[in-house]
Amino acid sequence: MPNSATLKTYQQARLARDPRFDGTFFVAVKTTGIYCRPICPAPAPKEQNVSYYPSSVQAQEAGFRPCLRCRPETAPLSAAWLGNQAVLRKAVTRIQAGALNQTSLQDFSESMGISDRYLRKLFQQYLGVSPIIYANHLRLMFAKQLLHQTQLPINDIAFIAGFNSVRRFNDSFKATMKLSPSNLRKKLHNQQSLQESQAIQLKLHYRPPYDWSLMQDFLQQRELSAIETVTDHSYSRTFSLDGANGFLTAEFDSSNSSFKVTIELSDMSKLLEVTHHIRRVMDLNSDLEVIEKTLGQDSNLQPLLKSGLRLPATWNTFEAGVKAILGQQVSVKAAYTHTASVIEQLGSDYNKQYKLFPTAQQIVDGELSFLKMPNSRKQTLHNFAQWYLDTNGEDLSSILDIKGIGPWTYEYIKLRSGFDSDAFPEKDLGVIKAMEKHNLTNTGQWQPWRSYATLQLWHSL
DNA sequence: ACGACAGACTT
DNA sequence: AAGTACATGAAG
Repeated sequence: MPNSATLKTYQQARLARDPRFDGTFFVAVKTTGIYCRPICPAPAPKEQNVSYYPSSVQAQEAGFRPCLRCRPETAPLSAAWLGNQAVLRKAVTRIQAGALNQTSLQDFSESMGISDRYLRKLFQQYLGVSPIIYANHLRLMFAKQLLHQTQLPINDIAFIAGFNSVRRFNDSFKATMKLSPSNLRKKLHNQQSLQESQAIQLKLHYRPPYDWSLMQDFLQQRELSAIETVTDHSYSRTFSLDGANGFLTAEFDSSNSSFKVTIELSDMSKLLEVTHHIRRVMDLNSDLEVIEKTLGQDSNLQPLLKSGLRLPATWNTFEAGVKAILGQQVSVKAAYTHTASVIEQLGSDYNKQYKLFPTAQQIVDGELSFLKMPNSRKQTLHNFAQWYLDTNGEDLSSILDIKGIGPWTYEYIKLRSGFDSDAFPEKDLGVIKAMEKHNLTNTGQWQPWRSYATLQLWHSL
């Protein structure tokens, strides 16, 4: 249960329907058995009938069902939900990507290098639910979102959401939602007219503030027209994931604190994982309120902070690595030229207009003579791609053993891949310049948000 | 670390 | 009348 200070914040937040708290806690109403997001448009229930839960799973586990108006399943994920423990964080991320959908808890734990008993214990201790319950909750929430926002057949939704039998899906769904999948769908008043394409459209919410113009600016400066397009209000790109290819468009919609995301995807079973990638690429999960508060405590940094500045991430670590290596020692402009030619020469076609970012295999096999850069750097690129093939990108710190990859590249990859909020390329030219210009010295106090501090520094120039 | 049990899961 | 889509009981 929240302490009294937190409780007070929660009370104020829900009465004000403050979107900055969306996803950080949930409001359960004892009299109706329903739980809501803090922003729910329904009349605010009396305080005496309300209890608070830090996550939707916990409200669910306490016997409440999700509200049909505010759609708790669309709330942004809370950072607290990743936990502090490194193992737990990794486990949660992998479960979000569907790691438990076809794998037993035993096998999964083994692949994490711990026992299933210990994993259960970690979950219970830090998150208050078991891994199975959590995985199931994710599946259900995603299924619910698909029922609401797409025209997909219910059977398909069961499998896309990660269930392995329709029977199980129906049962599990009804038990938590108190409504069968088709009944839920029938109940919808806002059933959109049939979409002509099979592309999926979803709304992905963030927690304000989100300064799209800063994000847009960053993306536009680095836009690679062969794989992506940046417009005033949207970002589109091709991607691939475990052999599936796709194309996404994310349109900024500040009135809903969300992005309208359109997804083309060759293998729909990857849809959930794709949405998590998009959340990371567009930095939809972070809690800027908290981050900006920490960074603002540095009185020298405080005046130059831009509120709502997000961390634009690459599709995956491999892409971040290629961009980092091609960006060594050169300007953003020159790095663009190198990356564009690598995509042009080695990437596969996605359609008539776009290509896919080259795979590690394509770079390993590729003849890199077209690149106008020192041979040693080409070799580094080759070795990096080989490392990625060998290790699948796990344990990033081992890339420091590759010749030509030093601390700058390592930190830059961490920063741009969007998995780490505390990357800090201290030898970066932009960072050094900004630190001198604004007389900044004590970087330690920016932890654990130095990735965001770096972005603020770059932007201050 | 162990065993009993509940309930998660598939057909 | 046959086919499609979904829900659910029973059993292991």
